[in-house]
Amino acid sequence: MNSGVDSITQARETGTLGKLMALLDLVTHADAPLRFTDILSLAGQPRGTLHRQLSHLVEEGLLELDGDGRYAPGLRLLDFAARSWARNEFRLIAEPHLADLQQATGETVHLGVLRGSSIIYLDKVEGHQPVRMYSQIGNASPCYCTGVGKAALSRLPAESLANLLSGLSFTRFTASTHVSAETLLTEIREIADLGYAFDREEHEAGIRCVAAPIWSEDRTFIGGVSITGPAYRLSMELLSQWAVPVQLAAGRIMEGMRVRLGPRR
Amino acid sequence: MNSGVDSITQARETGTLGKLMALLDLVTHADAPLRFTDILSLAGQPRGTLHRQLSHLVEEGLLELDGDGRYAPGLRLLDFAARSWARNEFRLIAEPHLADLQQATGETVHLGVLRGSSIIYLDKVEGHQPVRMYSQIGNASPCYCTGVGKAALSRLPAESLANLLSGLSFTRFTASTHVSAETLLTEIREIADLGYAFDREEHEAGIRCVAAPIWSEDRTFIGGVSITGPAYRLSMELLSQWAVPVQLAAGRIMEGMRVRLGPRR
DNA sequence: GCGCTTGTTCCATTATTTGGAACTTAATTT
DNA sequence: AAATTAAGTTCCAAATAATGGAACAAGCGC
Repeated sequence: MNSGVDSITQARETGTLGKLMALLDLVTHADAPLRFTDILSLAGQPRGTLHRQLSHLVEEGLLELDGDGRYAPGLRLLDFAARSWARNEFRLIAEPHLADLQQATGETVHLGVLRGSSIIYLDKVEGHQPVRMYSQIGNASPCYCTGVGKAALSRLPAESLANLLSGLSFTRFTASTHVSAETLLTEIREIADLGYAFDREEHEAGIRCVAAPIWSEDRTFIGGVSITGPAYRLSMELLSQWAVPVQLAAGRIMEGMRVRLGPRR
Repeated sequence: MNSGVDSITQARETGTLGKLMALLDLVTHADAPLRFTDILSLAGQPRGTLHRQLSHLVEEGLLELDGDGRYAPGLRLLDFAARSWARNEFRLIAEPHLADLQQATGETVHLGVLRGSSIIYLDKVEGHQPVRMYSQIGNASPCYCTGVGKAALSRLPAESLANLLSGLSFTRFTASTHVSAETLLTEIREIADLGYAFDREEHEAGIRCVAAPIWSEDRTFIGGVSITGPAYRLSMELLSQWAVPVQLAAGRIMEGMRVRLGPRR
C-alpha cells in the first residue's frame, strides 16, 4: 500500500533535528506500529541512542507508544498540520477555482505542489458525499506517474529537471507507469509544449486525469490542478476537452497568486 | 481567532528536540507568517541560535521561508499528519459508529481525544456538503468548554483531574464559558453520574452539543463522541433525547477497542 | 529454573548547540 | 547620494546535549 514515495535520504545538514526527523519518517512511513526492535534494525543505531531518541519523540507527542510497546505516529502531528493547511496561501487562493472546476465537470479536482520529487496534495474537491479528505490531502505521491506531477515537471528549469530525473527511482504501479527517465523526459517535453498533462492510468489502474501546471515566475514554486476520475467515465476524448478548463483554472490561480504575493516573482 | 489553547509550556526533558518543537509551535500557532525579528522577540533567544534553529526547521520542511523573509508552517507537516490520521486505530474503530450516529440524528458528529488539557478532534462527519475536514480535524480545543472535553474529564481519575484542573487557565469564549475550576468541577461530577455532557454554547455562541465519554479501563486513553449543531435547531430538550444514542455509540466504540486492543487494558 | 530475546539505564567520550559579537546587506532618513 | 538604522547572517570558544558501549532489568518459551 505504500506509494513508493522517495522517503528518507537524510544526509541533511540539520544536526540532531535531521536525525530525529529521519526516525520519525521511518516510523510514520511504516504500514503498522513498530516495536522497538523493528526500529532498531531499520534505523541501524545503537540501542541506547535509539531509545533516547524515541523517548524524546514520544514525550513531544510526535510518536505514541502503546501498551504493547509499539510506536505509532502521534497526534501532535495533526495539530501542526491543521495549522499548516488552514493557513496555506496557495490553497486559500486556489480554493474557489477548484470548486468552480468541480462544478463545471462534476468530477474530482485536486490541487498539488511539487516538493522534492513528490507531489503533495493540498486540496481535493469532490462533488458528492462527505469527503474523507485526509485520505488524500497531505499525501505525497511520486511526480513521475501523476498528472499534477508531470505537469509540474514540465515547468521546471532544464537544469533542475535533469537533476531531479537523475535522482529518481521508478516504481511500476501499473502497466503504463513510466519506468525510465528517457520516456518520461520525452513526455514532459510534449507537456511543456501543450501546457497540460494526462495521467493514463499510470499510478492506479482505472484512474485517469488531466492536469495543468501552476508556477511562480522564478520557478521556486511549482504545482498543479487536475481533474480525476474513473477511466470508464472519462474517455481520453473527454479528458482532452477538459484540458482547456483545467488550464483556465490554473491560469486564474496563478493570477490570484500574482495579485496576492506581488508581481515581482 | 486563536482558540486560546494552552500551548507552549515547554520545560520538557527533551533536549534539543523540545526547544525546536516549542519554536515550531510558536510559528505554527501564529495567525500569519512571522518575520525573523518577530520570532526573535517572541522566542527570546539569541539571534545566532534562533537563526540556526529556523534554518534547520526550514531545511527539514517543517517550516517554509517565503521570498519576503517570512516563516510559515511547512508542508512536510501535512505528510506526517496524513499518515498519523490514516493509521489512527481509535479513529478507524470509531468511523462506522460515527456515521451511524450522523445518520440517526442528521447533525454533525465529532470524535475527539484528550491530550494534556486539550481535546484534539480526530474525525468529523457531516450530513451534507463537501466537508472541509482540516478545518476541524486536528484542531486542538480547550477541554473545559467543549462537550467532548467535559465528558472526557469526567472519566479521569480524581488525582489526574485535580492536577489538570490546577494547571488550567481559563479563557472566556462566551457568556456561559466556565472560568473557574470550582464550577467546572461541580459540573464534571454531575457528568460523571449522568454519563453524558452538554456544551451549552460555552465555546461558541449559538453552538450546542451532547457528548459521551470513551475510555480505556486503565484510563490512559480518554476521549469522546459528540453531536453538535446550531442552538436554534437543537433545543436542550432535543439534545437530552440524544444523550442515549450518543452514549450507545460511545459504548460500541469502546467495545470495538476492547476487541481490537485486547481486554486487559 | 535456564537461556534467550527485548527493553532500559548509566556514564565517559564525542559532537552539537549555544550566545555574544562582528559582519553583511537592505531599507529608511536626511 | 550619503548617513543612519534596522534586518539578517556568519563565526567561534565555552557550555550543553547526544552518542554508543556495556551493564542491568524484565519477559517469554521451554
